[in-house]
Amino acid sequence: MNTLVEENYLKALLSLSNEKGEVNVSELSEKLAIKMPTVTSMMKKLAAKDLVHYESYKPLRLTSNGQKEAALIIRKHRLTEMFLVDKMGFGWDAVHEIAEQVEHIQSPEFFEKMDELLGFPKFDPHGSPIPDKEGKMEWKSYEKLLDLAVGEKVRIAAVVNASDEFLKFLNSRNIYLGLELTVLSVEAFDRSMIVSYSDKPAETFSQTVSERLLVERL
Amino acid sequence: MNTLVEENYLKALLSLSNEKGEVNVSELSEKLAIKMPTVTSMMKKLAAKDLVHYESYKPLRLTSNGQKEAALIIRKHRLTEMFLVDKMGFGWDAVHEIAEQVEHIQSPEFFEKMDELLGFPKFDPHGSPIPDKEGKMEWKSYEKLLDLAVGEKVRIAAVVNASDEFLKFLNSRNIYLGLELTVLSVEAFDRSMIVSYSDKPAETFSQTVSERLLVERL
DNA sequence: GTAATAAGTTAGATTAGACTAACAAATATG
DNA sequence: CATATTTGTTAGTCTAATCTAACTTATTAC
Repeated sequence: MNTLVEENYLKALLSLSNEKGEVNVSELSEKLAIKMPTVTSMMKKLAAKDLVHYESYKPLRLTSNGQKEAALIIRKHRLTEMFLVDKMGFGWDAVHEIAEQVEHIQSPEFFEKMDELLGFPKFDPHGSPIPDKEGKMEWKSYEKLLDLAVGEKVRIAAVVNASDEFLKFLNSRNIYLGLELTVLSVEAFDRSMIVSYSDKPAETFSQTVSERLLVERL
Repeated sequence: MNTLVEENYLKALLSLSNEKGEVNVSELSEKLAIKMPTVTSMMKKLAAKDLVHYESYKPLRLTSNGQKEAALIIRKHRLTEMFLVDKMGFGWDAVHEIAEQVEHIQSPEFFEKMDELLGFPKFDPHGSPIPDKEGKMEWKSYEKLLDLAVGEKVRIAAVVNASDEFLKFLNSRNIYLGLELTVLSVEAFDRSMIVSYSDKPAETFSQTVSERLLVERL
């Protein structure tokens, strides 16, 4: 069994390797806000438990074992977020902090029950995939809104890098998962984009926004 | 803010003082399965935080501060149990372990929401009172089934000392909160009791059982 | 009311997880 | 390619929470 602290390292490691393949000690240190020497020593500990491959001065990699453990924590996190939004009425910008804590609860039944009550969802409220009980997750590859051309009609499927500020921003503009929108024009200069959705005839999205919205073409 | 470990000491201290007024280091040590020297040093730490009154060789007492903190943890525990039973479909014998973990979650909103979804209950699934946000709890004084006379009709309101085994026993006999029963006879010798309830014309309860069932007269 | 027992404390060790300071390896730069 | 910078490691310290061993105070028994 892993400690709460170990679980946080595993989870951070998985999310960094999903983002960018190779993970350095410094990146992990940055992400967790824990100094590098502490990270190094934890990596040795996790290597001894066969959860990460660790060699001095080499990038960090999860073992298949570690990958599974990490995915199962993410499963608990995302099921919790889903439950909080769907069954308890929280806003999708309010659930992350709570899920960070709930994800460490040791009780398979608790999460099984959530899963069941939610109807075995495949994606969480931010559009991220929920790993199954074996730690496997479906990676539907959505496109960034940024990469689409004028005239396309799309549906928002997920958000990348869902920070609190970003979610609040989306909320304030009435943008939610499943929303359909049309690309009206793209400004070549700064890649800003004018789109229409709902009753809004024309809204401008900066590149910062459009590269973090993942969409499905309609 | 208190650590998870400190919270467990406070909670144990409150439940022991509710059971028996004065609490000794040895009792607390026993309850938490933590050796006495460790308990002593934690008491000093909690005394420094004004959560317990501590004097060498004297019984332990929570300060009003400590009492409130402890009651708020118990509030979270009992709301969680209630939520697990009522909203998630767990059996009342299955929820304690999960609630032990959930009670440490730091998020007032999470428990407010539970409270609201449950309709602001005053008692948990074992019949124990749920403290309010100020840490005050209603102590309805129920009678033990053991103390009732032949012919009385009562409703089960709460259970004392709800161990896993006891709850499983109750479950297996189809005994639940709110169940109405009639005392048919009492055996003076060993205080065992014959009662009828539901479709069962006559069941025998040992003293061990009847002293742990709290009832309301009808 | 003294001796035996139980309860409580003190002292010192241990482990997990964090830190800083100092050094070493790898990478980038002129 | 030699040096400067960045990245990573080693060594040693700290705190929280635990333990055991040894000692002290309180309680019980005769």
